[in-house]
Amino acid sequence: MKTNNKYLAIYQELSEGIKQGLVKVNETLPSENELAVQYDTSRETIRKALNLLAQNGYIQKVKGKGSIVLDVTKMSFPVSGLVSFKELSQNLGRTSHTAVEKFGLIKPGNFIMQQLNLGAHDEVWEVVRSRKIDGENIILDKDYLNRKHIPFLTKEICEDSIYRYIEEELKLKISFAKKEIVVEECTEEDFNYLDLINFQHIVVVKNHVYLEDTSLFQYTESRHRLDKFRFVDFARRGH
Amino acid sequence: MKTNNKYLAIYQELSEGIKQGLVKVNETLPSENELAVQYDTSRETIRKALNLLAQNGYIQKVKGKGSIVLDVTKMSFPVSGLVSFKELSQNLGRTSHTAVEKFGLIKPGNFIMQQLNLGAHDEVWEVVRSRKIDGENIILDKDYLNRKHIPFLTKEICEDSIYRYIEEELKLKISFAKKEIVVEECTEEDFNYLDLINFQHIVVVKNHVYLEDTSLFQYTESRHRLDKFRFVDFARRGH
DNA sequence: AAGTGGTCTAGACCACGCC
DNA sequence: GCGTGGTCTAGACCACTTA
Repeated sequence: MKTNNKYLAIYQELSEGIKQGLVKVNETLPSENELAVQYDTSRETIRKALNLLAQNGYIQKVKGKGSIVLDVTKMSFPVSGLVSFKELSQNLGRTSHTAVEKFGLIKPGNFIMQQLNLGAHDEVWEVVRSRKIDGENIILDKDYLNRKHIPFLTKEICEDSIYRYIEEELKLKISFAKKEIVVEECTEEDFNYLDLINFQHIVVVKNHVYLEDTSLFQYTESRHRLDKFRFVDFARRGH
Repeated sequence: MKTNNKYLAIYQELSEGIKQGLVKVNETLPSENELAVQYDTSRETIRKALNLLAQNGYIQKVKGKGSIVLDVTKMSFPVSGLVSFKELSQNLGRTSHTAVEKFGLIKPGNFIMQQLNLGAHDEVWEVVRSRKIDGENIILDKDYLNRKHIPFLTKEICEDSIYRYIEEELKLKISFAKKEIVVEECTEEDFNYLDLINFQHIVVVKNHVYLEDTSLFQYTESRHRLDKFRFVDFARRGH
């Protein structure tokens, strides 16, 4: 990670300190003026860093008092934000394994054409992967990627991490996603590839993923066994 | 809404314009310098407003190009962020009704004591409400509020909106929440108060809600019938 | 009264897209 | 080269908490 950004560097240093418990929960950080001196920068730059901390649940800023450190230990991050399975499983440190169940270039059906705003002659990569955690197949990821943006793809890449390939090799910038979580009835496919025990329903996380230039390049369904699904989030009220 | 804030006023004006389609999707907003002149303010203030728009999925900023307007029409907001049922149902314009099934001051059991970090002599308000939408009881909200922060409460307030009472009458500022979404097996209580048809599982949204001074004052479980649950979110990648 | 965070300003330089 | 957004600065005034 190369950053020429002072405020990002400060954010990372402070957030690391909080995660590692160097600052005690419910105590305040040094004041903005003190931090500006410590980091040899202006107050506005410090404030950018602190605002990032506040957005991500590390601190609560209180006028007249200071920036109070929040308890961040409870916040494991299973599905929140926009991270790939590989990043997730690394964070959690679980034994996990990915199997590519389907891989190929297809003419999309109506549903996928609609999800990706495709024309009649567009092609998409279809990738279906099952995720095994602690010995059980629990997650089925179905990815559809517009060939316009991803001209080349291999099974090997899918076994590793598609996002890593897209960002590091293709140098495309993944920017944002619209996420939807719903519960659906299990399909044949779910039964085939997952260890479903007796569950009749499955949690589906649907993602429309966009690049930096706002073009839609991927539609994903991440299908999770009911009992293993967990989503955590930090939410601020208002604006 | 009284705001002495220029940047908030600008944010609201621009977001209204986008929601109402006054600016076309995929076109750019006026440049930051132009907006600074239009609103008779500095560029940094404009940038604060635009950053809010970007965070909330209204625009995508692209260096060298401008601020591209995103398609915001698909984003209905069922459970996202931190909003009360009353605010939600008003937004969605559905016919809905709230019934208070349980109401009282209790000595909390172990589970609630843990969730709210309570001592042996603390008391909490327990409120259980069912939510009827389009003729079916679909959501069961179980609220536990620390009496330290909410000394007085009535059944009538719960039939209207607890949050409205807390914010407008008590003038407390609800600041942030840690949210968790999981699926659990239905309980007796779920069967009693909800129209569950044949479902054996239920989606549970657990919230720990904090005030501005970082004190935890409420634990809530919002229990949704599987087929009626939907959560949408807008997520940006990285930092 | 002193210290805190919240807002706002007017300017500067940079990296990037486009013509 | 010009216009765009991204970062940074040094200063100002305000609202709020605490002593």
